[in-house]
Amino acid sequence: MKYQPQAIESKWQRRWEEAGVFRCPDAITAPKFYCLEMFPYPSGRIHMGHVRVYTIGDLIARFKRMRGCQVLHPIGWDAFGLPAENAAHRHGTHPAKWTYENIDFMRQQLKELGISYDWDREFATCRPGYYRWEQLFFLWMIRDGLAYRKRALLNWCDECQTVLANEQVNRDGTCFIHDQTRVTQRELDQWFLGITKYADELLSGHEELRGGWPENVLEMQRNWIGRSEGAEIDFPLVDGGGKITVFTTRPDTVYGATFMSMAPEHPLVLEFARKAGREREVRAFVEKVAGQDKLVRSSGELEKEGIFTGGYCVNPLTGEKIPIFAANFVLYEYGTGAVMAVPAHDQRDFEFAKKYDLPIVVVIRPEEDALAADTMTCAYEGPGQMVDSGPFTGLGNDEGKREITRHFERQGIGRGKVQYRLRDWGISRQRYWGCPIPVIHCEVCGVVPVPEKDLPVVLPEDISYSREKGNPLAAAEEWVRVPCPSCGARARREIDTFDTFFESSWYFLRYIDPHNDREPLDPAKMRAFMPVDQYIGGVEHACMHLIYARFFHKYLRDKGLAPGNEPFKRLLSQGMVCMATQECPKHGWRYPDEVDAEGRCRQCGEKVEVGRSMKMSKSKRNVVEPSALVERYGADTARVFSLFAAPPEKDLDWSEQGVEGAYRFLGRVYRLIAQRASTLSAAPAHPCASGARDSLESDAGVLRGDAGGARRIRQVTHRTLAKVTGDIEERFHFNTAISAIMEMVNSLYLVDDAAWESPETAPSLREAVEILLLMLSPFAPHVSEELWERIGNKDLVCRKLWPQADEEAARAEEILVVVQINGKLRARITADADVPEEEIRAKVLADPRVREYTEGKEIRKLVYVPRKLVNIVVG
RNA sequence: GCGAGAGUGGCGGAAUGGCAGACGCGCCGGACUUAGGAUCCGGUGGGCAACCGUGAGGGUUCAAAUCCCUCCUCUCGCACCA
Repeated sequence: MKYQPQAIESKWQRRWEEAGVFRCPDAITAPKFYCLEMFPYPSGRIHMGHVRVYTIGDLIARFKRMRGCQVLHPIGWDAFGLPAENAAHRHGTHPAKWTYENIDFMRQQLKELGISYDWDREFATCRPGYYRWEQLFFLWMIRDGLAYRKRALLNWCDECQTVLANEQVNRDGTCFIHDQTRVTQRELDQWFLGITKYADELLSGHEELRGGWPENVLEMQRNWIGRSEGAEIDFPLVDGGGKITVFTTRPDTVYGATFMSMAPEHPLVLEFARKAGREREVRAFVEKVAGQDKLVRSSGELEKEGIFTGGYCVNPLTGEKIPIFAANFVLYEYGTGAVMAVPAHDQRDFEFAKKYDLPIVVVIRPEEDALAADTMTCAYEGPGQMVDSGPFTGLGNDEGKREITRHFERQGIGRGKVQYRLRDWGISRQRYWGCPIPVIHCEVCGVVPVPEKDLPVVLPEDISYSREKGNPLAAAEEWVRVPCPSCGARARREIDTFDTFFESSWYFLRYIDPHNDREPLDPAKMRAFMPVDQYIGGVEHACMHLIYARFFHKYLRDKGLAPGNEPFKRLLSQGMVCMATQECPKHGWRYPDEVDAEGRCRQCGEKVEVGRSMKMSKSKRNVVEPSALVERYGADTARVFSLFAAPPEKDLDWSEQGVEGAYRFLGRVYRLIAQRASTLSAAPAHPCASGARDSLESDAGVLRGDAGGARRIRQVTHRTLAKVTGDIEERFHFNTAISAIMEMVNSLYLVDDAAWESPETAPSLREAVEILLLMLSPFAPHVSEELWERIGNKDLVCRKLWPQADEEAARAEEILVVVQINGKLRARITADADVPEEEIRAKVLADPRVREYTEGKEIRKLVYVPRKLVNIVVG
């Protein structure tokens, strides 16, 4: 009777597939439930992070199916991306071949885990059947003015020969792939999507998500979108009649603006310098800042530095001529790239002013005390009353903000403005392995969108890899050369491809209609299955992916394709999978199997140092291969361990011994039931376990008449059932659900042989075992099926309904009341469950142990928490 | 620097105002056995005890791991956001 998962697991995976149990038909016949995990990038093989997220998703999917829902649980591949090209360069394999082979391998790995996907809906985003539709969306976006071209300063990696997103640049200013290569700034024509048009809605949409999404993710998005209210103000230049516009959240402090700071990258900086004959020194400064690494430039400790550009502008309220500086802390990307400097009321400006000996003018007076410019040691950024502010003197500064803004608006030199940190989404990538951007560049007509009838623009897969760098598409002459769709002249295709976040921004919709080749999405089907009821993925996608996907969904809603305002009703962001690192003094990081049982390096015999538990990563070698794990313990063990070791939102510490424990538990379940398979088959089945709820009442009545043994068994069963149901459904605490099942198994082990055979208790035990298997099946589906069959069931356990806990059976006839004296635990009493409060009070006070503490003392207060606790306060 | 989160036995974790340490790992003991690193059963926060124990200190409460304040440590995110 040995538990041998390998044989069991492949058998049931085959059965499920044959029976098509996880296929979700288009026609909805029960409440739908859309369960989605973030789809994987096909990097080669799955890792423990995948095991964790797909196990969590599968648990929910299987549970909801048993709850009677029609569950849509799809999977696919986020298949475009740079790693495929890097692999191509390194190993000479074609990105397409590499990607498809990885997909085949990983699909197999996922199937080995027994995840209940509807594989009929699987797709890879690198297939024209998928990406042709996002090319169409893009054409719509151009027409709607949502996609536009802009010359922009972008991070450029010489090694990749491509543009990087900010998040792809390491903090030390190097490329995230080539960490030896310094990222430089380049100005290129790029496509942008106007996500900022939706900024307000992306923010207000949080109201709808509150409750279903983790608060910290909403908070991160709120910070990312970064709405701030203020004003744009024009500062006229002293020569030349031009102006510089700044954005400020403190229009109330304009009277205190004594100079101006501009981002070194700002084109006007060098222009001012040229006019003033200061070009050499200013250019040196600009280049110095450009070369400064990101870490230094973004840290709070950055030494404020700047240089006078030679230009002056006029403070529009004081009329004073103020100098214009280039300063290293001003960001070109935010606002207008220029800031009015108010040293008295902004700390950075204060530091800058002190360093370069610029005037400090106080214009806000705090409640407590007036400020004096010469004695200030730091800026005052708080609220107060306006002083030295011309006609606005005396106003509260909040009122001042409004009044001054209004004043500027009347003068036509400023306006109230809501500014977002969120920037429009640059989507152009100088990469081969991505979706071609469907436009054509004509010398006569300029940028011409590919006509819809000519879609898709298929990425040519028969390209050569002779070029080491840059985009191989540039060399695919026969593909690039096309006649201009509008004038017929010789023209060239755009060789840039989409950012791969483009694909992941709408894949959840396409799963609902994956094979549609007439239109991207059938709105009727979308209405039937959207929104995603439960989305599961890593918190690292809190900002980018989840904001882009919400944005796409809103846009597609506006196009009449997607229903509702928000695509993901509930979000679960699961924690990382961590493991202790092991470091050999000679050989550095060691994989677990490079260390022997004594903790010595297998290569040199030196004692390895066991470090803190950190996120599993190849670079630190603190990884466990899912395939090896499944081969050794089986998928059910891998699943049970990942669900048991920690609640889903917390980081999970991988532990070999913990895995052993999970394996042992399943072996224990297996032995308990397999040993008695024939006895259990012979026992009359309990209708409750078969999901026939209608007849529950009458039959349960009969069972309630059982001897005490049966009563106790049913109590354990239904109490466990209630707990497990609640833990899964309401709390998402799968670890405590498993521990409750473990406790039930422990109890069943204590049932003696006679009881298993006895006609009095056998039906209750059969019910217990059936309910146990039903509860276990979403966690460990294979062994549950196997045992379900062994005890004489013909059908599949994954198709059964989740049983309903019988409250009457679960009810305890005795209650335990804890007695505290002055808050300290002193006694416990038991009483019949329905005893009135008075009787319990009397019983407590009569208890000898209680009397010991109350004798001769005044009882000042007695707190009674019904059926739980009594606290007696004595003087 | 800003923002979010977390600190509980030897370890992972339970308990979200009401018995701190469920469950699992580890460890200890017993049974079975030729044998056990299999399996089954039992024990296991500290202290001889009174008692003491949830990062530290204060507070609210009949009652605090849980709520509030101050501080410390760690983790994650960040674009000095004007």
